[in-house]
Amino acid sequence: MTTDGCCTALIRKLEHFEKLSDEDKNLLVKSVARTAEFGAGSDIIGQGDKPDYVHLLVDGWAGRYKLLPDGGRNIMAFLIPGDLCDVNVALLEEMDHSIGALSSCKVALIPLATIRNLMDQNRTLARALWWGTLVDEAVLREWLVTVGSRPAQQRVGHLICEMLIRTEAVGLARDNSFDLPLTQQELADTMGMSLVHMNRTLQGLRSRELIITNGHTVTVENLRALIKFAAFDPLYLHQQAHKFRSMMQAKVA
Amino acid sequence: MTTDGCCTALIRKLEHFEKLSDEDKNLLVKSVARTAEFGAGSDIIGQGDKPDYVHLLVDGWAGRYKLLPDGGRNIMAFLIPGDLCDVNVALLEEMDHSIGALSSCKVALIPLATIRNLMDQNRTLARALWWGTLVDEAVLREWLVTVGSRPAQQRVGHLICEMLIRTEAVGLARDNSFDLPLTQQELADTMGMSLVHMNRTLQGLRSRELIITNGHTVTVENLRALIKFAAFDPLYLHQQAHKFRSMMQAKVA
DNA sequence: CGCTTAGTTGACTCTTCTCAAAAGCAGTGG
DNA sequence: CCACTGCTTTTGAGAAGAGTCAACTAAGCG
Repeated sequence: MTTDGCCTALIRKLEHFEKLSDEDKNLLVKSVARTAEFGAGSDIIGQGDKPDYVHLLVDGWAGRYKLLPDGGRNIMAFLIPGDLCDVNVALLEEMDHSIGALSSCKVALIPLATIRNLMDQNRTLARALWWGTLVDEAVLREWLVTVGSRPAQQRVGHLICEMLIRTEAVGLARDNSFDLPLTQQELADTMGMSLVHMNRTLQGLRSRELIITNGHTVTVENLRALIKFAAFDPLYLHQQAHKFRSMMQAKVA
Repeated sequence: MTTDGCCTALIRKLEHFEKLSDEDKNLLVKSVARTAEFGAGSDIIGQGDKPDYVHLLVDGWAGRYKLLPDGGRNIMAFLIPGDLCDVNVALLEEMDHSIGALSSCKVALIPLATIRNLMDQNRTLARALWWGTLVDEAVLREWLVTVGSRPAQQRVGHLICEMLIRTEAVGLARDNSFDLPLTQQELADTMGMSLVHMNRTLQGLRSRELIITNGHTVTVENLRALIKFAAFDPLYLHQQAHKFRSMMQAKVA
């Protein structure tokens, strides 16, 4: 069937928090009713929607965003495979923002009733899923600090550190290298800066030899240098980042 | 006993989401083990702490913050009476940020075990408390947009709209007027701008006659004008803002 | 090969920061 | 009652960061 493998990334992510039994995993896998595809640029969920399904991103990148009165848009979060788009609609009546596909995306649909049952009846899964939303919130806080208080190059450097760890946590990074399927305009909308300034900021990071870009692949040859430059502390990613803790220790020493 | 009335603001806030039975309310009230006082500037919870209690703010203002490598600090959220400081420690092992008293504060302490029992055994309260954290997350997203994409005066105007509604929702505002017990430095740390610029931004809002300040009391005589100026949409505050929805409708018409 | 989208560059403007100092406003002790 | 101290608010002026506009290049695609 077509829903096979939909949950591998999610399970992989959740197991950074706590071990799931085979039964737990099966419950997750079986909760997927069907999958859907979204082209780059299309909306997966729109502001004001009251979806009947919880959307689990299986493939591609998506973003939470709001449109601004002046016509611009602000991207508030990146969603990568394994991320749930809208567990919050289980409680909040209405989406207060939109979720758009940044690349072409494959999404697994879990009926709202199923997710509610799951969370009522399986303590472990309920805890794991809430853990996921709390981590999302921690990421949001860090982004707020980043956008509010870091200079442009460190801001972008910080983002790249984060996305390297997050892609790594779901098996999408290799050799300090990952696919970043975004335009510079989208990056600019994310970091709250203009396209031109984002372009020059990236050039700055390249000329400092902190990142290498090749098409939409980003490579960080010297992660330690980038971490230091961006003052990156992976604590806020909680258990997702344990592989990097040791590196941080070493750095301080 | 001294814990009387600790939960009035919290209950008032939660009832914007759903009606609580007398039994629910009693459970909440009885969950408070004791209260504590914190002087302005002191830490209620520090980064890295693993508190045994969930802290409920009863009186005063507090803020979530992180210290920056350059010595500055960034405030990521305001907490007012009725707000829970750290439901997240019920799941996350460790605080990834600190919570500091911005004015002198009174805090109710709820043992972690009690809150966990409550949430396991009382569906209504569990839903209501999670609703609270989801609203916190929505506020965080809006702040990210504000800091990233709005010009300074609109940024501060937006914040004042929000805090007027939030204080109103727990009975701390009267006649479009509320107490904002913060220094300009703290506001600057919140909005990601310098003290000097915050000072001039406030002067701008005053000269546009959008706000009136008297000591630490802020009055918004023409709320509709401020809402329009700051492009404020209370949707993200969810049910807390229903009193203001009608005004918005009127404005658009 | 022309069309469209994404990335790059230069020149100029405006916002915001920094440094530095003055002014207002408690509380404290003489 | 007044000088003194510490903290907050306010001003001024120059420097740096970031935005805008407009053009040009590069890359993918029918």
